[in-house]
Amino acid sequence: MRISEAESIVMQALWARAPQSAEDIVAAVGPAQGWQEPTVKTLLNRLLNKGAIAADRDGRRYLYRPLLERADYVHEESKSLLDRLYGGQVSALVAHFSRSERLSKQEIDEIRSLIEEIDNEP
Amino acid sequence: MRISEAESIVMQALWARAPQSAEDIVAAVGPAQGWQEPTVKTLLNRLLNKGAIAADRDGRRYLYRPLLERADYVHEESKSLLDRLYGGQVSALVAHFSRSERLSKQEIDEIRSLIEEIDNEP
DNA sequence: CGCATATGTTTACACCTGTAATCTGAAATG
DNA sequence: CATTTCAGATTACAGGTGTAAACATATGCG
Repeated sequence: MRISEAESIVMQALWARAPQSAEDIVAAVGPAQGWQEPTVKTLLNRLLNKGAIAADRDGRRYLYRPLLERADYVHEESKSLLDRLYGGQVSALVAHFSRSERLSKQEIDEIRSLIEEIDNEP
Repeated sequence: MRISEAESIVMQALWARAPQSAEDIVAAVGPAQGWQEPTVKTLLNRLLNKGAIAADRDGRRYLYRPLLERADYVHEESKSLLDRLYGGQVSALVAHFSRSERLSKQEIDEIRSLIEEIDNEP
């Protein structure tokens, strides 16, 4: 099941910390997004229906926690973009950014050590 | 102006070859997507309204060509994903893929030479 | 125990998107 | 010149999305 842009903002909040009450989540994302409380409630409900999160009763309210894992979501999104725009090649994306945006020294070093690291694996 | 998924398929066809008539484009993307001719026509019109493509009269028909550049589109999409999911760090994306999917020897080599290359720039 | 209040649920609604049929107008053809 | 034909424009329509109000319900307080 696909997660929309707005829904993913709520997921981010839950991935950052869980479980959280609706109130917590409203406080976490509402101001930054300019969302009213009912908006966040709707998103929580849609995520519940999609099975992306779960709700556990806690007294008068619910505590929400993610069921969909962040790594899985990130992977799906990234893979889809990579396939659509870069022929599935990570290197093509790196090539794009190495040209269009100057990568910082740190970024370069990090990528280099990542490459060395995996290159030394069996 | 945002370009939808379906619209971007049409753009891909135009980026691959331009200008093309509506008929050409239908032939290029229709079968693969399972789209009827009117569907592609609608997408062309929406892209025209969005200013993403232009149409030049050619006898009884039009020849379409992209106005939005592929590199710009690719950059927007990639940047948005990188910002949303990787804190804007290309290295974080590389890290993700180096773990979740085994990168091919070729990919690794390519990334390495890209890194060496830009590291030798001023 | 009745009422106010806080939570969650249902309903709303406009806009976008995917998908396509129908309409219109101009060009080709007889 | 009347008619057919074909390309493009207009209209359609269901489902998803962003955004939110209204409603229902349980719970704590007086």
